[in-house]
Amino acid sequence: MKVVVGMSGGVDSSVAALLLKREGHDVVGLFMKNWEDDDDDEYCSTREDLIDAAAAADVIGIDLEAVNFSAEYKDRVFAEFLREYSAGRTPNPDVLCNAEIKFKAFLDHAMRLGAEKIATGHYARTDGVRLLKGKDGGKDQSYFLHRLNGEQLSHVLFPVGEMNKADVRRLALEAKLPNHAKKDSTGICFIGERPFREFLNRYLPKAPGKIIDEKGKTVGEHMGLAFYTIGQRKGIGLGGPGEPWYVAQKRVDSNELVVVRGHDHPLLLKKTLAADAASWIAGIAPSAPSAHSAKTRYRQADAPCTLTRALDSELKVDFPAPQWAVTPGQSVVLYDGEVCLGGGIIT
RNA sequence: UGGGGAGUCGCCAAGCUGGUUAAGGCAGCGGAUUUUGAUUCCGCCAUACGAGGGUUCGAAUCCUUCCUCCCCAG
Repeated sequence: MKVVVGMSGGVDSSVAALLLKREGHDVVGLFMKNWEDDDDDEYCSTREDLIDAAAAADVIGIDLEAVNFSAEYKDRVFAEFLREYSAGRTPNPDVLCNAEIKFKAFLDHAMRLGAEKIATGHYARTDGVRLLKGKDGGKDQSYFLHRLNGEQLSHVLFPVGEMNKADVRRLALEAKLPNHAKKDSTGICFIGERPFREFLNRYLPKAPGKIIDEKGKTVGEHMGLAFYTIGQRKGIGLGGPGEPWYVAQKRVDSNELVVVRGHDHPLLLKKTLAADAASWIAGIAPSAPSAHSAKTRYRQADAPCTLTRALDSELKVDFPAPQWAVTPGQSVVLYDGEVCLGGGIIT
């Protein structure tokens, strides 16, 4: 079967391609360049990633092509990213990127190339209908994929989803893939890791305002609500005696940042949340109320919860144990054991 | 002006019955973890203790003068 593998230049996607090739499939690698930047360093790293992907493809014995979805990325992901930050929320661009680019623009493109399936290096599993967590619990990336649906999943393969990261690297080493020891990439997908505030400030203006404590007392000045997120400790610039300060609320109307002292301050703990833009992998919302588990952010341990309201567009969740720094804009993702049900954007 | 108290890293704050490497927390900086942003973790961060004298083998710790701040008197 013809499979188009999205290759980033990293080990995971390279091993994914390797596994598919070994299974005898007709494999083609596709490198995506989705971010145009004036930044020289970034230009170089994208260039290096392409070189790494090409080198891996060469060893595997497959062709590698490149595509550029920069326009789509900018329109469907980055514009929304900026809108959300401007509105005082903290978006997760990679969740959108998967739904709009990797498993839409890229998927469509691969289909036009005659592929039966596409594959990526995500640590997740699918039976073509459901989305399951990756076998390596420490690397599971189903959180980022929760906005996919059955139709998309029916065209997707996650070859490394059955493996542990250590085994992926070992396999890469045995296969002599040149990137077997390449460091895992971090930062916004396709944009990369960079000084975040500086990056954001290239697109959003500073908008200084008051930093206040929970009693309303002014304790400092912030540079603009968009440059902070709930639960943030570093970069607030508030010292003094006592416990560290954490961002607890962003009041967009008054342009005030509310901070509290101490990691376990009540204002940082929530036992309930609401979310909109719900997306269900099965296409329909689970019946509610119902018991599940949920993550409020990536790599967080699953927390038992009750889905108290589940519609096509919105959902509400109650947690028996308070959740720390539940952040508007981030995704709440629901699970039944290994099965990812979908989720929504926290409001 | 008289009486009392205090001046240690940007902010708090140990140490102040003299011994030496000047605790710790907050902030800050660097790194690890991490396909978001955070969190978390690790490391770094005062040759210097308001200033000048003095006592002593040795002082942030004792004495003294000055400066500054606070409180109480006026």
